[in-house]
Amino acid sequence: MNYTYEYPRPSLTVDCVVFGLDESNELRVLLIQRALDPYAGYWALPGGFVKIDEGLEDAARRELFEETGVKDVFVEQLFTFGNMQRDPRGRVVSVAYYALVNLKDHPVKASTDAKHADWFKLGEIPELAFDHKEILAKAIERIRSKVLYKPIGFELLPEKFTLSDLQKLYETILGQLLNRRNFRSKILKLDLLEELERQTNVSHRPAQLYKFNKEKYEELSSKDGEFIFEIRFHHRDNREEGENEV
Amino acid sequence: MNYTYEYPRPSLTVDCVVFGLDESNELRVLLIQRALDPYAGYWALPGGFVKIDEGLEDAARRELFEETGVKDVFVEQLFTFGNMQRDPRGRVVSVAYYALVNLKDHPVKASTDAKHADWFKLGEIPELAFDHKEILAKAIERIRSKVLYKPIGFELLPEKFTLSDLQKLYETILGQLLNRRNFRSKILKLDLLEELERQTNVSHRPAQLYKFNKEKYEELSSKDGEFIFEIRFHHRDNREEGENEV
DNA sequence: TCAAAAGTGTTTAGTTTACACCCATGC
DNA sequence: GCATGGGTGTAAACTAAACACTTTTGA
Repeated sequence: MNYTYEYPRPSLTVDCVVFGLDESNELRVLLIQRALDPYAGYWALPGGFVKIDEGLEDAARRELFEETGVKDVFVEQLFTFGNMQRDPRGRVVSVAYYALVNLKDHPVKASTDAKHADWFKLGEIPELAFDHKEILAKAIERIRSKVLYKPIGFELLPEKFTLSDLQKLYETILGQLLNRRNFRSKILKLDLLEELERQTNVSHRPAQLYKFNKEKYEELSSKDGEFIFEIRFHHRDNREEGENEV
Repeated sequence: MNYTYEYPRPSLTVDCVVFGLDESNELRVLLIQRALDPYAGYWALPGGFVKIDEGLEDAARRELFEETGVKDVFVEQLFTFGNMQRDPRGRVVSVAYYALVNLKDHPVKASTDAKHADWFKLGEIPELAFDHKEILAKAIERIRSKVLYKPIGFELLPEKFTLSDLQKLYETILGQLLNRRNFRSKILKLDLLEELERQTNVSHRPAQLYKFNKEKYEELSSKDGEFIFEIRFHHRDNREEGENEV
């Protein structure tokens, strides 16, 4: 069946930039290898055409699930890309989303029109299809700035985490080392972490496990317009401690 | 001429939320009164269909100019709205932009398919067509948060302005009164304002006029990744001064 | 000389930074 | 008993907040 319109219309797609944290606390992006032309064989962001009767975010979630098996994750709209030359098939406008997931909970399984799906370290991104490099760059920029004033980082961690996990996450996203004591006091002062049990079976002093109290955060930020989740570190402190003790 | 596609495609539009400052330093939004159905007679954000061979921001600027005569202004993408029911004509996805202008430089003149165009105070917005109320709300939220860490406020002022103008602008956008002395020192400490001449022909002590040094800001923020334009006021100070002496 | 807005400096409170050593566990 | 990462307190430096009176001009 065909569809006819009086004026030409661009195609509308969605693309997802999915970030995950790997075992060694490095940030990775979920890419799929395209099976079909254009750019067959190239790696690309998961995404695809928006159906006429589905919402934009719904389309992003659907494509993400179909192509990578990832579902039920934090997703937010990033930006809409509409350069004339971004797709060789013609005028294609793409609404990009970014997602944050705990990588361990989302083993990838490719399906549908994606040949493979895999998690890539940020430093090892292959050449990407379309303008996906640009979309990825925008997504990185976005999470870098957003993590400073919204508690989105917790989406990348498992439910239970240690303060060291959290600190490493911030160090990864911000690309700078942070002072441990100051990080801990800053985070704990927000009073948004719930203390759980301690770690077990680690060959060092077991760390306290915490859980982010999302309900409390939402209550505070909606009720009290003043409340700001602000994690900002003005001066960095690279050299770790334990140095010259005379 | 007709255009036929294998799959149905949504229409793609752009909408612009244009903010301006009026003589009494109140924030206003530029609306047009629709001449055509749907929502004929209703007030709406300026906007319209994206042409197949024009960029999204280009489309936003074109529609803005055609419908209101406003051009050459600061424009940034806001969000893309794609609810299924947002337009009675069918599936219409709209990429929204917001613009900041100095109202005095942009006397409105309606044309094309807009019956009228006018500047409305934020407190006196009429019922709007489509989901434009939602778009407007998102734009207000965006400028409120963005003004705290990007120097977008200057886009609303004339080239030359006084510190009082700037303070009133911040008070308007943030919806809170600020302490004059603290505001002045905070702003001047950034060292991004150029001192010009003084006011003339005012019936009080003439104020110093300033100009925002955009080049310097851009140089600092690109070269020195650390530099942050941050204007944040933690406690407000409502009662103005000059009170009980003795 | 009055009204109206501009301009200015200092003290206090709060926040952020910098910094070094002991603790608990598994192997 | 040693290697590994976890955990802690305080003083100094800085930044933000609070606050009242004098200045300049036109009318």
